[in-house]
Amino acid sequence: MRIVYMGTPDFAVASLERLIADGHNIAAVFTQPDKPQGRKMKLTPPPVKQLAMQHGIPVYQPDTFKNESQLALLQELDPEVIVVVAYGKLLPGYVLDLPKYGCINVHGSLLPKYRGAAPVQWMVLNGEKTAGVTTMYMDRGLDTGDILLMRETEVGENETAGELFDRLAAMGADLISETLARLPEGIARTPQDESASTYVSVLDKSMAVVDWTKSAQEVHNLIRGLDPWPVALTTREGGRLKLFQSRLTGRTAQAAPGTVVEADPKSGLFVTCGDGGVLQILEVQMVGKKRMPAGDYLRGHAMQPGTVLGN
RNA sequence: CGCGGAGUGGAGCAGUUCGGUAGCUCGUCGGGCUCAUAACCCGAAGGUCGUAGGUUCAAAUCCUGCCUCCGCAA
Repeated sequence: MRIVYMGTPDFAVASLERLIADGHNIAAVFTQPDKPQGRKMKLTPPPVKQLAMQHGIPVYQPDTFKNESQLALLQELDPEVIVVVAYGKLLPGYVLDLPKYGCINVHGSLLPKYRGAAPVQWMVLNGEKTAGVTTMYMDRGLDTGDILLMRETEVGENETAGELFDRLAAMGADLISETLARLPEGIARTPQDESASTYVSVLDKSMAVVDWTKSAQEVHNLIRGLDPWPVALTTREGGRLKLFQSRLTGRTAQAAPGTVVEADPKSGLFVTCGDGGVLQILEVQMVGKKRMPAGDYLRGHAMQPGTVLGN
């Protein structure tokens, strides 16, 4: 099939790879403009652009689709379908109406839940047991189009947003592959149940600070939901400490929220949460240091039980 | 030239201000004790202190270049 692909971040890479492998004719790739990134503010091309260039696919990075500025170009590319995966911009009507098979989007949630920018992270933050991906026809709204296919997966108890992200990206690739294969014969379109819809926002660094008065489960969800970005943050005697990889212990302690009940290089680092539940922290990172196992950290930075984090 | 931290035996750190041949908590190996142990006791191995050069009688420590890693900011 003759396809124009629109996508930007890592999540969109797997699907593009799959479509290329499936032998589709990728007429062009649209992606966000290069942005300064990293310590040196180097101009970095989005992941999808890098993949497209490796395969010699023409790449376009328009600042906007408003005013039908890209209409002539798209008409010339003449796609049968436009596949959109985390492109990062809303598409105007003239784009949606152009292809014969319409614009099909891969979304990282089970719609109509978790419409919006960061569905995967929010599913983890909210402690969802089930996640999934959806393909749908795009319409004028934000993730409101009719559903084509959907696939579910269980979320691991300790799975991080990053891990789920990778799995869902792969599932999304499978799903868009199947969707396109069945498109010519026709797929029933299921309207979304508006009353059940929810929206989520992009993640914000301000939500990274751990509130130890929350339950152990909630803190655990925060730590894994914010991994790999922006990463849960707490403080120890004024020093910032990033937290990775926590585990629910089932233990309880009578101590103020944030109190360390045990800190030993061998047994590990255990912190009391608001509901009295004790959460084990497996990995930490200090400012300017690499992330390291809690045991390694405690070897060089001994911590007494009773120390309160987050003060 | 965006701001800043760091590179020391296998791991995490101290020592650098006031230069004088390396230390802590662990790990590893050997031995002992114990019903047993991530416990305890005894002993051992293991480091050109990121790299190149400079100053000096003497540099992990002072000076300069380079490499690598990381935090903030985007």
